Amino acid sequence: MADHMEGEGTLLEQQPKDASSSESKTDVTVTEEKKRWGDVEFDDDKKDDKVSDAVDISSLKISEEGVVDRAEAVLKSDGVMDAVDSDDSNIRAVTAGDTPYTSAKTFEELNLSPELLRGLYSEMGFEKPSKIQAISLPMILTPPYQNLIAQAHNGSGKTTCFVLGMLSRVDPKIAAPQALCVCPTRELAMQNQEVLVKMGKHTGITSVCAVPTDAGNYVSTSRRGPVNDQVVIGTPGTLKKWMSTKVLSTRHIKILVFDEADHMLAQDGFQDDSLRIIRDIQKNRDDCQILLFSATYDENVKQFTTRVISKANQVFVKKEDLSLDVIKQYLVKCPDELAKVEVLKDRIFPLAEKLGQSIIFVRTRENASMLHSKLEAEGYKCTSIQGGLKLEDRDRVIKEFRTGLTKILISTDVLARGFDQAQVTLVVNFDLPVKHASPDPDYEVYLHRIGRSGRFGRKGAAFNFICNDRDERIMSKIERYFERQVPEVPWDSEDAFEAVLKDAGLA
DNA sequence: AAAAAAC
Repeated sequence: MADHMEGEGTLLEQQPKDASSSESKTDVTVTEEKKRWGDVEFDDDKKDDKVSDAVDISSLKISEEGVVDRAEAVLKSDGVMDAVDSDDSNIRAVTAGDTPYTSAKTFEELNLSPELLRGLYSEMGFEKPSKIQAISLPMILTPPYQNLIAQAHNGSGKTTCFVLGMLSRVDPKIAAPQALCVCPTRELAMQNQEVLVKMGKHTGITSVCAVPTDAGNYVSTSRRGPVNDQVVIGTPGTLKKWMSTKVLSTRHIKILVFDEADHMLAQDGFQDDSLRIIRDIQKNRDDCQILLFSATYDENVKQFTTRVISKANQVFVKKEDLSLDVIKQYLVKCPDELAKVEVLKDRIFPLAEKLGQSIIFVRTRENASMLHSKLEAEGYKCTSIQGGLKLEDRDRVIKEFRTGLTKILISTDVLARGFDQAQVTLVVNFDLPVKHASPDPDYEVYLHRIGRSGRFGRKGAAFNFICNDRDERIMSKIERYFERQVPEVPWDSEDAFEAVLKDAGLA
């Protein structure tokens, strides 16, 4: 096993066992060295554009044996690790400093407190670290507490990484916020806090969720005393508000986490808010450890984050390896926009009933509520969620879905990222994800959406509805980008849908 | 012509 991550340009030897484990993805062209992972462009015209990056991991190559070849000058002072094990595909780590890290086979190796270990085993039911946890936890927990930019597959346990990081770096005896986690949506912030509460049950560490509250539960910032919980998890607006009104002191913050970090640092995401939070904290202490976690980092964001987050250890996954093959993807050509509803009713719903839970993604708030009322009017039981709903309605819809009361949830991209519900087996892209004001697909959102199924190794299926040339172009771009062929299911064949279910291992 | 977010 490639267990060591050593400094000073030491490269790790892959044992034969590791090399052979790439069999789980034989359809992936790992051996095509000409394709540099992480490139946004499919072709390699741009190959020479960014060769001079300080920590350009992409200049590493994987040879046929799965061995990491020595990169030219780039990694002279960096440690490299290429981890491949039964988990699945390659995760690639590059360290920024001289600190050697050893990947953690067990949670015991991490010097966690007994209380925290107890939380991991008895509350969370974990046995051993997943791959991303094995690699990133030593990086997070070993002094001098370097920054980290981490990428790992959807549903692979990223939340555990940063929650564990926060819990073990925080001192429960100090009644002041020491860890801060910034999330893109209210739902995700609340979900993350629930994980933290559960995992930290025996630690005595307390936390608070900094998210908007509905009028009924509203506490004005002027009346709210300063936060004295050790961990704060929230969304940018509320966090900024709390910080500016001194409700949240940043003086003791020593670990700052961005969940869905690519979105939090993207220009058309929360870049401004995030940078302000970073600067605000660094004003007080420049040794605050910053952790970035996401399943996706497009090339722009990757460039930006590596520039903005200094001296960061990096853990990345090739984009071709990112598409989870446990989630079977299909496309359904619908004759027209109206037929999409029929396909949903006649083909998807009968399956969905037997299969657990489903999420139907649409592009706009309006589409969400229109589709919802249309289906409801015809007697189908489903709910919908989007950012325009009242907070209490959002909470109720989520709760009903969490408890399994509702099986089918229509959603905008408010739930595209991070939402973790093990019972979700089916995702439908009723509208394909497209970038704003552009004919291009949003590859990242696509991956995040379908990743709502197949959580932690479970099986899942995703149906993409296509009803015009534009959709076809978008879909084929997605196929090329992730190097996956997405087979068609004929919309008018009930048998075909049944067969597909079997194929996906869900029948 | 977007979603999200205490705008």
